[in-house]
Amino acid sequence: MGRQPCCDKVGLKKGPWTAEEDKKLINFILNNGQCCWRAVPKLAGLLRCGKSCRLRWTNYLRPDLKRGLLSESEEKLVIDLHAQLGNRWSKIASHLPGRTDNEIKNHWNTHIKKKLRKMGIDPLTHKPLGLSDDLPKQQQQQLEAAPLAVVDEHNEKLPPKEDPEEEEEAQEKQSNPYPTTFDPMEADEFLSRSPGFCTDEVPMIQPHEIIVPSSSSSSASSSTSSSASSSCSSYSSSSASVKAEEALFPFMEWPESMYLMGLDDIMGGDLCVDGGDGRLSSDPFNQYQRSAFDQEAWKLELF
DNA sequence: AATATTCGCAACCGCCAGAGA
DNA sequence: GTCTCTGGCGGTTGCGAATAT
Repeated sequence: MGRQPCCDKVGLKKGPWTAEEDKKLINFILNNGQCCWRAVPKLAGLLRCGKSCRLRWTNYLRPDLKRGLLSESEEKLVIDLHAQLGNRWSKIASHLPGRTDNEIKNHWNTHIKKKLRKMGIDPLTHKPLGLSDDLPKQQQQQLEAAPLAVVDEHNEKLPPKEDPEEEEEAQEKQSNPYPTTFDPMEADEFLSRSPGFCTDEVPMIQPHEIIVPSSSSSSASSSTSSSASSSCSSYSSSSASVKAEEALFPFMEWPESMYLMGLDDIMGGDLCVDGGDGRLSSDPFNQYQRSAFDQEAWKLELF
């Protein structure tokens, strides 16, 4: 007896998602949260299988996704993690907030592999290319004994820590360089540790973009209360914007009464205002999202 | 300008592990 | 312990865009 397919594939749509489908999926998940992907397409009115919906959401629609190329520091982190973990893309992705395993996998296959090969490094083993064929055995052993060192943001070898706790902390920093709470000193330190940190990646918020959820707004407030207690994880409508902000600005603590928007920009992963980075306006996905999320549920208030 | 080739990435596929009946 | 179902993972494919000829 074979396994049943994840869904009845007859009559299901395949291939690229349309803006309309995305809209349906986003609306459904923001209102109901993530649960039982098998049921999602039916309930959301989509002719897709649940798996396809899940992938579309996790790889493309999730509010906390960063978009655009990986920064140099992210790339470095991927290389280091790949050396430790191999092709365990989801594990690697878990160390890079806002990046998906698929994105990292693609980036690895299209960019990093080539880069490493150019540098004479085997992307599979992270050791110098031609190690097994060309070098005398003794040299091979020497090289094997000293695999590529983990380097910090300044390309300097990290000295071994004497204190195990300190080492653990250092490892934690290495694997998750983003501080989780806001501390001005720590934020400064974080930025100074990140010479590759590009201001293009910093979402720009203008004062007029700060909006407050309307207390009288029916859809926002009602769905807030109904889904907040749901066991369904993450981006229930209640907390979609907050979660997105937390993900994008992990070192900030947001006042409960205030939410930064707009959601359309968060959803696109670009908070740069007015499409100032060029990508917002050129991305058809963002264009339709602008209208899709033109905030019936949110009352705009000047701050 | 037209055609061929290469590249990048979204989406699909098949397999696996864990949970629950 | 076995079976079924679901979610998740990693590998692969296919298509559109970009670039080369």
